[in-house]
Amino acid sequence: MDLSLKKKTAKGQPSTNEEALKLLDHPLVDLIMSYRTLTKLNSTYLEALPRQINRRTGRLHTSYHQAVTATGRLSSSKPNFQNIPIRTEQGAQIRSAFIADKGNVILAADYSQIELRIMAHISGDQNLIEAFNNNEDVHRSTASQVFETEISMVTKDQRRKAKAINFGLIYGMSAFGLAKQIDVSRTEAKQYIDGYFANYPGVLKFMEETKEKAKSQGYVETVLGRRLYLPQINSKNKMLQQHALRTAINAPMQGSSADIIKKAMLDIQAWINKEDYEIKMFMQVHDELVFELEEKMAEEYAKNLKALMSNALKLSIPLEVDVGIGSNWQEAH
DNA sequence: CTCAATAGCGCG
DNA sequence: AAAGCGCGCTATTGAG
Repeated sequence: MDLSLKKKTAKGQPSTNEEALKLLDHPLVDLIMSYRTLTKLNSTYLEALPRQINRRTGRLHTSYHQAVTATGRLSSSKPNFQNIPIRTEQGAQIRSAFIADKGNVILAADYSQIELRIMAHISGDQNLIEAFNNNEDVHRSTASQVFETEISMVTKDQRRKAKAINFGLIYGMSAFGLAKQIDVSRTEAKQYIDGYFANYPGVLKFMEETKEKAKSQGYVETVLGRRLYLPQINSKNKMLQQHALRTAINAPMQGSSADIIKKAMLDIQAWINKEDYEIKMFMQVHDELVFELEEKMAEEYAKNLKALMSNALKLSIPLEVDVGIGSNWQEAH
């Protein structure tokens, strides 16, 4: 058995992160991974959160920060409400501990695929715009194009790969990164990316123009004009420059998404104030807003909230919003 | 004891 | 040589 760690950390130490462990063939690997998952959930949430309950209100209260992130997102701390678990079974149980008062419910409303929709809007790519105008499953739609398959014939694996391509594009990922992500050869990954750009030429144009613009003017901007300056964009250090180029691709999408949800929050609070409604907007998780309100008003308010979020900003494609209602945050999803 | 750096991992 | 964006929290280690 080869137990040598095959990856290095940024500082050159042998890495033991999940990716490095998965390269090993040893029965302890699964045990270590599940140990880490469980201890992470226990120390960061189960032990830490109850200690931070406010004596007066009996509730947890986070702090949101408006001037921390590079892209214009909010950040959240003490405790961070933007990284409450959800992806694993045990994580979802932790989320279900966020409950509404008696007679109230939790309403969670999140934008669907907002960053890809923004990419469609900014790039003007006809193919991508059409997919969103028809409210298609965008990963399935991408798979159908890249793999030249009828929509109805797209397999689970093709959709999984297309989803990785779509996310990768938002982050400025290379063929190397995509290959690692979906476990195919670099050549194959390159073919997928080429196939993508052949079908979505507007997206390719957007990527190229964004990088050129970032180099010539030294910043990129969101749909509402928020700028991110990229001082490393013309650095002779290629590593720094490459990072700046990926940031240049990502920031308009992540930042525009932040613009939109902030506008929605202002519109929603104005609506609540004007109507004097008993409804509290108490969490924001980047593309999601969470409310507590009287159970009997939930269905009615859901329609208004959905409309206010969808119409926060007019883009060339519709903004879809999914709303869920439940007695706790987990159920509201 | 505090502080800072590092590694790892929770979320969008 | 690296290779995927943006955050905040916990545990560990080493220094003072």
